[in-house]
Amino acid sequence: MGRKRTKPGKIRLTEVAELAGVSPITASRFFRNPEALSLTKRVRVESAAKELGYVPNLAARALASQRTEVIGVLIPSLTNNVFSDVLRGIYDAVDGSRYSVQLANTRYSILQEEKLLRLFLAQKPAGLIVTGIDQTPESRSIMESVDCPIVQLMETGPDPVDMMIGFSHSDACRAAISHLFAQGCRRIGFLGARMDPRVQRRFDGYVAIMKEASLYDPRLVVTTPLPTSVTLGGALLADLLTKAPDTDAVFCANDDLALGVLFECRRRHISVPEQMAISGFNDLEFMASAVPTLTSVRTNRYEMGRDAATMVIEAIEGRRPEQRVVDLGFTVMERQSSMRRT
Amino acid sequence: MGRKRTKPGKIRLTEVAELAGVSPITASRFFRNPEALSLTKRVRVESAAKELGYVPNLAARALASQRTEVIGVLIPSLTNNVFSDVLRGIYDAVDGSRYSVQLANTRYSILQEEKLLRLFLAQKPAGLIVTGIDQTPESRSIMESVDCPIVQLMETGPDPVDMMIGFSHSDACRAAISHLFAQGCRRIGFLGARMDPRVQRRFDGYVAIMKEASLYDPRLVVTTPLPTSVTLGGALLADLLTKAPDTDAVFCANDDLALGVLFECRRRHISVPEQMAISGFNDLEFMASAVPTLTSVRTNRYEMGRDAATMVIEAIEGRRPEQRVVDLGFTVMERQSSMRRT
DNA sequence: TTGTACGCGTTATCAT
DNA sequence: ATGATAACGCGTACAA
Repeated sequence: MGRKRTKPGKIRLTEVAELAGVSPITASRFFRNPEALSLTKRVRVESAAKELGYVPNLAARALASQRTEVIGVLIPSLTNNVFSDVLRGIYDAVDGSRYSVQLANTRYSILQEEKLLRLFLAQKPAGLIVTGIDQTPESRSIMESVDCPIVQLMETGPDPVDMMIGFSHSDACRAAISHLFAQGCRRIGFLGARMDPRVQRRFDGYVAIMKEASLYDPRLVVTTPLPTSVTLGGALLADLLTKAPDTDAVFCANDDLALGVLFECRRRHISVPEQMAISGFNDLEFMASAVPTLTSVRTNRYEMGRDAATMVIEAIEGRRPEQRVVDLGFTVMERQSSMRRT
Repeated sequence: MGRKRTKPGKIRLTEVAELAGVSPITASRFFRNPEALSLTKRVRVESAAKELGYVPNLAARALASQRTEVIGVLIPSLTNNVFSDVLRGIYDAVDGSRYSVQLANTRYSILQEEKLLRLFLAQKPAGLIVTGIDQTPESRSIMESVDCPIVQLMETGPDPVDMMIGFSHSDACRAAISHLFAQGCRRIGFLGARMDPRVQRRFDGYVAIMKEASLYDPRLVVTTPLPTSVTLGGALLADLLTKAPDTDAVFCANDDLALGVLFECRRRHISVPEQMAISGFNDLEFMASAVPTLTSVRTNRYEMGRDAATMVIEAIEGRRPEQRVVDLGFTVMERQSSMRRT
């Protein structure tokens, strides 16, 4: 036999409907589409709900409707400042809406990403935001076979699964190197940590432009799979100077490294920018405040997150953005650390 | 009339049970408590599930069981490095378990926190992690009347709602000031941003110890409700030096400010630590890498998050920790920026 | 605009 | 150890 589970204190849609003197489905409609009710009933349901302190049961809603109001977000890291800005953008856009965020951390593993993707999709999210464009083939086909809006975040590229928002990391790096060229730098080192796909593409940009200028030299490159840190920046510079003592500038694939390089230069009494020009990447807040101020490439992280979430929400609600691929660009912030001629 | 909704491709518990030749409830038990099945059935259900690629429907599970496997986390900020470390700890602890995290951002507002709390609890989370001990009275009574485990995070204090993990911000600040005293500093400034409850308690510690030493002077205090940043650190130091030009040390309520102070000192050709000793708070990674290296108070942020999540999970599963209140302590990391006598 | 009838996929209860 | 039955709270489909 079954059971009796109904606790007396429970406030369900039924209770609200009863107090309002309408049928449960009318009360249900009130919460999803108030416009569909006559003014009288709308008011009655509203006050009944408030009086009883009704809160909808999301599980029941999800089960009955076969969908949720959850936007799944897959990011590679929680620690990286870059992603905290992106996340802030996402939450800012989502918080004002009816949707909520379900966050998962892939830890820079596309296999983990694939696993999480399956998990997410099994719960029928309303939308999905994933990082980057380097999913596994399986992930791709999963994503393609799914009917919710998906935004790929952080970079632009060919073949969007659905929508895409970001910028060209390769071009952004090239722009920074161009700036260093313009300052008279020739022996420009590349320092990279973690070497995730986006850092890799910055590196590709570096290699391309250096080769075009016939200035490429593998000794100028120092990279590591280790996660980035300020301390690591110093260590990488030390390596670089061992391999190529005549280096006259460094492009750091992110700002932590750049700050570490600045400190290491101080330690070694290398003057910045005279003996060593420095450019970072991302333009974290401290870059403009350092002494000397540090050149970097500003990326629109907050906007990326915010707009990604907005695009997903719009698409969920049937208003697909006219542009499937949005390039938010970048700006080379030229500061003292790279200004040799003024 | 009703409807026919059952899509042919759907893999539900029923399909798994059918293939395994057992009843749905037996299959259900397999996923929740495999031990309860006979070996034969266990194997049959397992392979059936794998063969069909079964993924449980969490909405149905939540609806039927009247509970979820979600741990709600309320934090004041996504941007602050402090919280990204805490979050990393939480996710690390939760990811290996059956539970998942539902994150919400209170934006340093206890009213927002109260609102989110209501929202969360309506969905019957398995556990809850909240930041700090300064909830509204309403929040407190909501939390007290709830039957899931709750951990208050980031600081210790009297009257835990349930469990608590953190450290004494007041003592931590006092320890830093003591260290500065020991270095011969007397005119020690306090720089604070945001002034959330934890920064406020650091300030309380500062005031107390300065008064005990008869060294307290309101001109030495510069605070602002603005969010912290490196740039702000420089600005606050400028203010401080206007009010109290004879300042010989600054305690910065967080490390961003300390870095900004360091840069501002360089700009003004104030030598650190000779003319100005500096201490930060939190011991972010860059502190040990700066030139000079920057003194700070190390706090165990990752561990706080990880242990909070672990405590919640243990409590959910009936193994309540013997200690309801865990003090993770702190360490004053004495570095060059404050070492006047060596 | 409102209501009727039923099903969403799972687990609790009770019985064997 | 296993199963039959009902219930969880809501939304869809259709009818009026």
